[in-house]
Amino acid sequence: MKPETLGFFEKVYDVARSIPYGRVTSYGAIAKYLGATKSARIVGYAMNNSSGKDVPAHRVVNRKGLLTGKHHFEGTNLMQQLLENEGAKIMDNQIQNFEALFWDPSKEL
DNA sequence: TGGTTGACTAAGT
DNA sequence: CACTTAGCCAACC
Repeated sequence: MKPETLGFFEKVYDVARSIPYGRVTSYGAIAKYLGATKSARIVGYAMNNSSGKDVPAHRVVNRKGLLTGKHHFEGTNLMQQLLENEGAKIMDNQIQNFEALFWDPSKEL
């Protein structure tokens, strides 16, 4: 590997990459797993820089299951399309069966 | 060195 | 129940 940035971001990417297919998680859950529960914003900030990485950022949403970061994807509804492709039910930019698809790295990883 | 930013979250109104 | 305020912390300029 090439740990160029060796920072909080890399950790976030690593966890995000560990998200199973058809599952989603929240920024806060990732932050908590990294020991920075209150740094959920930093996780989102990291995802913003995840462009070009093989990080499934579409599987990461806010704690309400709302696709807050869909605007950062290429298409208008690309994020939603990807999630629906994995079996998620999305309505009004929000994952309906969010609780069922939720994946907590602190518990399942 | 210091101030701004942001794909968040919890609590208050 | 929907909007507002405040706290949080790492990266960037």
